[in-house]
Amino acid sequence: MTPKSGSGTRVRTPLNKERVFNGAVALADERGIEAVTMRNLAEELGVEAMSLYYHVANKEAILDGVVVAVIREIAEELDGAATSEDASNWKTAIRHRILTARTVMLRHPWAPGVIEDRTSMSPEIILYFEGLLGTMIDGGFSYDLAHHAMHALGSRALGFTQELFAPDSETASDDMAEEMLAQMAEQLPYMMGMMLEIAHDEPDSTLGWCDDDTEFDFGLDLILDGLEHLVHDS
Amino acid sequence: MTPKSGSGTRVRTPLNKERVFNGAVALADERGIEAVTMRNLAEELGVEAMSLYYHVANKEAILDGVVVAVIREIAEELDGAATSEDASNWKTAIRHRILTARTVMLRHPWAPGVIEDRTSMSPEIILYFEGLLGTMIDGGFSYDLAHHAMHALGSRALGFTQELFAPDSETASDDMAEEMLAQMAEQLPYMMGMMLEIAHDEPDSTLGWCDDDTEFDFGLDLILDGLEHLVHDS
DNA sequence: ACCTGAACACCGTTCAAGT
DNA sequence: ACCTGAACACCGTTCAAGT
Repeated sequence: MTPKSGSGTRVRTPLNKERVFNGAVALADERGIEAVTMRNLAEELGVEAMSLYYHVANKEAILDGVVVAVIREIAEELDGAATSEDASNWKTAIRHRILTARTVMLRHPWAPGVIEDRTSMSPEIILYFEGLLGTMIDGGFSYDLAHHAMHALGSRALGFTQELFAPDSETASDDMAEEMLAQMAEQLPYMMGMMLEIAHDEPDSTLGWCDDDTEFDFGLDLILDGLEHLVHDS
Repeated sequence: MTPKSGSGTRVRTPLNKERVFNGAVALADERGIEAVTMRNLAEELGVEAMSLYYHVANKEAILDGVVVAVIREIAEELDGAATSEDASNWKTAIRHRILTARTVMLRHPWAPGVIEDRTSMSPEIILYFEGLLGTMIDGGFSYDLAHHAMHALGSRALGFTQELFAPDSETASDDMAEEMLAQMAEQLPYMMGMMLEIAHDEPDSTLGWCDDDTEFDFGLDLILDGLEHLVHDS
């Protein structure tokens, strides 16, 4: 509500990068990343598609801005819960950082994909890694080990891992023909064994198993524990 | 050379899925994955774009086929060097499997990206994981641990990790303004420290460091070593 | 300063038609 | 059985033009 003169026509507050980026994030959250087209985004912002080009160079620039917005969200979350960073215990500190990054990624399921095929070297992402690096060094890591550690963590450092088998609606055993199961028993004895054991332990969810959070935790701890051994030896 | 009758016109051997998929792989190898469009691919195959639809449902189907082709390439490589699979030592067996998968991925740098945003549950990929799973179980893993292990490996099981910082041509220190370096020293003390130490140890390649193979190995061993501990405790 | 319309070159895909 | 031409709905983007 910022009327300019006596006219009844509402004066639109002009667009800017901020609003373009935030609009793109909102659009991706609501309708998925593939819905983020110049025309859709413009419509969402109450503007014509070509207007966007006045504020950003091209779509690439928008996606870069979107990544920055997501990383900022992580930073804010971390600042908010600024726990006393018990400097001695790097492990829980790193776990905390990575798990809060993860909560942000879970809010924006499309973000990992965008981050991955962007080489983005924005200041905010560098700052995020500076934070991780700092707690490692303060925790007794050599620079060399810390460097290896970053690579070993990979995208896990940002709170996500690309799952190879998608949570594919219902791959369920319900519509598995018996014939197929028989074939499987022959050609895939180990898979079969695993499925049977899991079906035995948890009779309800036969195949939709795999708790993402649990698995993420397991993998993260595996790496952190491994690093702990290496810290002590150096 | 399969002339049909007396006519001089060469008789084109008809297209089929195989040739479409292989053509797509070749095209991606030569000109990058984004060059794999229906029209480009058709041209490569000496045919009109719409002809492709007679052989495959749509582009999705082509990408699925491409993934299958890549996985097959891994399988062939593994069959070729059918080393005696010293059943007792699961660790070297897994390392071998994963590192040969990696050689295939290095031949097709675009493959990780395609594999990742495809939920593809093809028989060939299942068979690949059956192989990994088998060597784990035979090596003394419980099904539960093996299952966790698969998740922990993630895309590493297929021989790749999505690097977050791209091998970005030359991020080099050459064109870093002194002012920028000064700012960095203030706001990024740890990054700065790491760079300085690395520059000291290896005076030539100041920032283009990071040997991908070394880092992949490091991360893989970290995980495998961690798993080893867990196998012995179960 | 900020926004728009018309146009361009490119996608994937359909459908009726050719041999 | 195998391939094609014309057409459609959608992209990102340019450029000259509007207020």
